[in-house]
Amino acid sequence: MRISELSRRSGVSVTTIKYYLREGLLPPGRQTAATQAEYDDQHLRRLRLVRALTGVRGLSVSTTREVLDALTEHTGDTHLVLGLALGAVRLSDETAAHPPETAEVDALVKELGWAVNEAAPARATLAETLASLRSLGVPVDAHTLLPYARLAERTAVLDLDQLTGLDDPLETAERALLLTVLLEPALMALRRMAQENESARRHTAE
Amino acid sequence: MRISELSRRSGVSVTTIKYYLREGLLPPGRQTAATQAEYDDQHLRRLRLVRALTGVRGLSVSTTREVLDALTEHTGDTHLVLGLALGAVRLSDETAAHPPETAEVDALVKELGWAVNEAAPARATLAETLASLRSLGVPVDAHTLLPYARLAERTAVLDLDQLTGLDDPLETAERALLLTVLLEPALMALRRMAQENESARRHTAE
DNA sequence: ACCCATTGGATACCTTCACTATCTATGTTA
DNA sequence: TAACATAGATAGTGAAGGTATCCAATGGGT
Repeated sequence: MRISELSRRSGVSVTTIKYYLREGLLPPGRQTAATQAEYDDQHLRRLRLVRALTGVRGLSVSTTREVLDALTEHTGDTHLVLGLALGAVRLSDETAAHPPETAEVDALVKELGWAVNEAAPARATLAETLASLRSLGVPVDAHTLLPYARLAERTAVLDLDQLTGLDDPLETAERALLLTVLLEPALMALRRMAQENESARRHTAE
Repeated sequence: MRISELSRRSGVSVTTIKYYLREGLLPPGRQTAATQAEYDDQHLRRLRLVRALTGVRGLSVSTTREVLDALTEHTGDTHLVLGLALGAVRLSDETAAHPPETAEVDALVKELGWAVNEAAPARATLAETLASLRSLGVPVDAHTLLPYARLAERTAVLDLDQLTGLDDPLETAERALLLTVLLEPALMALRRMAQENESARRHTAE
């Protein structure tokens, strides 16, 4: 298909598709002539993925590019793809001037018995968030976090269960990314509704 | 204290504080003369809150203002504050042109037996995210989500437990906001590490 | 074989956001 | 009283994410 059909089928304007091509979010089409290129379903799929990551999760164009590059370069090693991709998807917006003190987080991970890369960005995210909360007077420590971590373990089991039974490694890697990144707003929405419910329950039970 | 001291104690530049004052993120100081105003600890506290919300969670200035306005206007009714404040903190960046179909989500909430406002924005967020995932070929439905929702329930219990034993209603409302909003990156970080651990576990167990 | 809308590629422009800098009149402090 | 700080107003900045316009080269319909 040509660019206008790609635009029509994805709902993304031609100029924006050109912009994504310039930015390397989409691989160039197969050139058939000096002013003609052919796009296929892979492009359409990727374009939809780009819109999901930038639109639903609000990822920046450069972050999206990094994530997609990791996805296509290391397809097959789902474990590795997730590690690379998720490192790029910052959980917090904080641009850490000095690397945060992760000793406490490291101790928590050890106590949990988790096998997690020493350099995993999630460690830093967790440490930063804790520091922020404390500076605002909220008392949170490893002890507070432990039950949350146990629930996270069970969430992760559910997540990984969704990945079984897929043959195509590209599809597996892509689904892993989608489940990790796009499911986040959904889980937070569930949490907020559960909070509202629990708050109402306690309020009326008095 | 005067503005320069507020700046020094918060680490935020004087010009930025002036900007926040203009934007209504900080209430004006007590004017002592035509070109002099006095700020207090409330200002400092609020300024730190602003930096946490915009920095750690990446909230926009206008969203932050809405959240803080809800906080100060309805202090005392923690339940209400959370409903108002969290409505403003969008979980997804999607600017929904047409309101999404929430029938399925509504059915899930009913099945869970949750008491959740009919107009809660979390319903729309959940519906949008589901629609997004499906359009990308990920099979998610109410059945998939139910176990996640049960874990969210237990997370909410932990959350609400953190709010007990606080006397000052302002402090309670503020902490509720912080726990809901600022803890999100922390919980997602825990989930990612748990995923990595679970992935490693399954990989080596084969 | 011809014509004109479509295309690829390049470049310039636009809008929003979150600051940042500058200016002026007024206050404070040593 | 001289040097510095402050409030308030206005204008400017830089990044991000597109959007608009040009141009030469097609290529499907006639």
